[in-house]
Amino acid sequence: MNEQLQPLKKQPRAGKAGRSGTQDDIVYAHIFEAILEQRLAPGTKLSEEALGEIFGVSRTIIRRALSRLAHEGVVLLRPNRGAVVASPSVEEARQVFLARRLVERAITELAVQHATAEEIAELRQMVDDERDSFSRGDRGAGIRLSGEFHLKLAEAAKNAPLISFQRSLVSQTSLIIAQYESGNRSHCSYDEHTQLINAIEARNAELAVDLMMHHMNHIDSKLNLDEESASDDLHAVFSHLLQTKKPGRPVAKL
Amino acid sequence: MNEQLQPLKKQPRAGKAGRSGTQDDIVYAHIFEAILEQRLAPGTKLSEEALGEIFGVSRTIIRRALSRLAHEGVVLLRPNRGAVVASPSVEEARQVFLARRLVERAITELAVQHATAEEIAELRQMVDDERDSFSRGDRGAGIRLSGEFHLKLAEAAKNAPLISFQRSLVSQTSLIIAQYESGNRSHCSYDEHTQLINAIEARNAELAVDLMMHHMNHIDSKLNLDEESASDDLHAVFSHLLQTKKPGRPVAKL
DNA sequence: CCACTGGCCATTGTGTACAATTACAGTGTT
DNA sequence: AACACTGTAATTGTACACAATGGCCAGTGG
Repeated sequence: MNEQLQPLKKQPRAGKAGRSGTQDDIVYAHIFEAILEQRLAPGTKLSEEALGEIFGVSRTIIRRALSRLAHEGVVLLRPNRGAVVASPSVEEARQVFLARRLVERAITELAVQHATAEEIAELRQMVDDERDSFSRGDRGAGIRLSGEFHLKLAEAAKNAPLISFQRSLVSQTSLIIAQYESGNRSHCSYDEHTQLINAIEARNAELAVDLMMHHMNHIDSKLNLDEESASDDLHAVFSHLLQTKKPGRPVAKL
Repeated sequence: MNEQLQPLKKQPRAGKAGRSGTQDDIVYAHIFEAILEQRLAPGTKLSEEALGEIFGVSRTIIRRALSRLAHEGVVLLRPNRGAVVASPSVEEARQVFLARRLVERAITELAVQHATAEEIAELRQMVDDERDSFSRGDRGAGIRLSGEFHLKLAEAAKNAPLISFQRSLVSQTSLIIAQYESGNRSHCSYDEHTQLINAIEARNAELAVDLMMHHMNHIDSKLNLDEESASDDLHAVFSHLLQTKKPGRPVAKL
């Protein structure tokens, strides 16, 4: 709370100064990462002033970042009552997964048509990074990189609205995974990602879609979205109570 | 240019001041409407200060509204250079329509499963309103109401992410229609909407999807997205010149 | 002892001042 | 005459101050 993670506030426009909005992006990315890596638990209150102090920027910037995060569904903005990390209900999680199946199918078909050799190479690189993260035991980074893989795939599909939607869906999916996954298995086997890339490279649309759908099934079969997950659900429901008392260190290691 | 279109600068905080965000919504809705009804042509610069004066609010509110509009793709936010009404290229329009086909198909299937009797009644009401608008010759309102019909359908599908995506797609579609439609025909025949409602009410998924796909084909068959629409395209490309210069010599640098 | 009401405090919502960046125009040079 | 440069003006980006809302707690009455 008293420690700023990095000065970051100085050189008001140095570095890659050309683009304003850099500060926004930094704050956004840091909060986003912290949420996906579960350093910020669902339900945690995100005070504008506290965040502003941590990042060394004014509330204006924080507010914009929170607004973006709210748009993507990982943060809930309650009027006059501040922002909290979203804690998706089981029903919301189901809706997200339904939408994702839909979008991933379309993205896969389009990626088979339009993916360039460079993009395929990048995708392979991302799978490598993902594997590294999991082998290092860095589950949070693994979840994030896995999401970035799916986002990259969307970019290969060359459809701007779908990319934007996929970004939102992947964000929420990552949050759901972080919240609901039964911890003992890695959630997104890079092996399936590799097979998918191979099918895309071979321009085999049918196989690629099959693999993707299988992959989707695989992902949510690992989640406790069924009845017996009531305990997890309760935890999510009451997590705001846990936070209002003693916030632990919600932003300690940001 | 120096006229205020309407005072609207109600008493600050009186009235229904209870809900914050009301001002945002008013400003957002007004700009949105103006864009869709082509009172604000694509490429028009949206100065924060000017808008603030017109609506009687500070730049803070305007900025938020513009941010929302940008997120939905009807406004383009250029860093340090202000906001302009988006002028989608033919390629962007194609991408939007591709995404919409995808989403509308899914929405239709889900709506057949989940639409309630009340929602169906509301949909019929909306078609009536739409017909009224067109018969009154109010093309702008008609476009907007037609979009709202499709949005309502998405709500009947009971999937929050899809609703959000559909909102963005419908907004962009409306802008595209306003920009590219060959003016002589109404763009979204309410007749097709009525048939669609009937199929949904009868819980006939196959027919409903067929009708919807037909409807989509119908819509973009009316658009000049082909080669010969180059003139419209040029107009869009250079419309910012028309705005910044005097009307006398709009094509000075050509 | 419990429930309700009133005021206090913390946090968000809004307006505004200032800083920084960009665009434009005028001037000077080649 | 055309191009480049510099100074100025306008607009956006950021920070901050103040107002208002909502939650919390104490005090009071039943």
